[in-house]
Amino acid sequence: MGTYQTGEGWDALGDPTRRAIVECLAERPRAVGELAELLPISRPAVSQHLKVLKDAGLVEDRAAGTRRVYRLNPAGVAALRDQLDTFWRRALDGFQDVVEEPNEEKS
Amino acid sequence: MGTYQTGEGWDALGDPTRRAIVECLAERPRAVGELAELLPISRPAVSQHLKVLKDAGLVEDRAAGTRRVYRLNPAGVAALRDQLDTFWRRALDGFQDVVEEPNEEKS
DNA sequence: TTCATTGGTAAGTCGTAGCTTACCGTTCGT
DNA sequence: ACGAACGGTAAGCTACGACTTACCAATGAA
Repeated sequence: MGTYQTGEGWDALGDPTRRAIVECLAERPRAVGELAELLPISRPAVSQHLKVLKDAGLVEDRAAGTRRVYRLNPAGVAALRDQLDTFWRRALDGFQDVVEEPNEEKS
Repeated sequence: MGTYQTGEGWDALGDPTRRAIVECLAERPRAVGELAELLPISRPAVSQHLKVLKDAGLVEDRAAGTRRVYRLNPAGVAALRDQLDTFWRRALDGFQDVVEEPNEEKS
C-alpha cells in the first residue's frame, strides 16, 4: 500500500479499456484469455494493461495451472477512494466559506 | 450530474497536470492566471485543462470581473467516489467467496 | 473612447500511450 | 519426451493528447 504512488492508480484508471478490465474483475476474478474474449482487443494488449494495473496496485494475480487469474485489490481501490474523499471534503470546505474574493495576493 | 458520463471524470483525472489543478482548487478557488503561476505550464494550457475538467463536471467557473474563478464541484467528485465505492464493495465480495474456479464457461 | 488586463480559441509540433504481430518460456496432458 | 494451451515480452506502427505561440473577445479603469 505504501509502496504505490497514488498517482499511478489515477493514470491506470485514465484509460477506458483498463476501466473495462476493472469492471470485469469487479464482477469476479478472471484469467487473461477470458478478459481478452470479453474485450475488443488482443490478448497481449490485455496483458500490458494488466501489468499497468498491477504496478498501480489495483489488481493482483494468482497462478492457476497454465492460467493466471487476476482479481481486484481492494486495498488499492480503497487508496484512491480515500484520496478522492479528501478532495471532496476540502471542496465542501471552500464551498460555504468563499463567496467573495476581492483582494489579490499578487506581487 | 446526470448530464456527465462518469468515464469523462476518470479520463480527466488521468492526467497528472489536471490532478495538480484539482489539488490546487481543493485548497481554494482560483483564477486561471493564478493556476498558471503555480504550475509549470502556460496559461492557455491551463485553460484547456480546465475545459476538460469542466466538461467532466469536476469544476465550476464563475465570472469575477475580467477574471474567471474556478472551483471544485463537489457533486462531480462525489460521483467518482461512489463509483469507486461500488468497485471496492464488489471486490470485497469476490474476495471471500472465490477460492477455486475450476469450471470454464467457454463455448 | 482608449488602453490594459484577463482568458478562451486556433493552428501546429512533438512525445508517448495503446495496439498489433511475432516470438519465447512455462505448465499440463498423453 | 512431445505437443498443445496459456500468457508475458519485443519490436514497430499509428493516433491522440498535451503543450506552445499567436490572435481575438470581453471587461474594467483612465
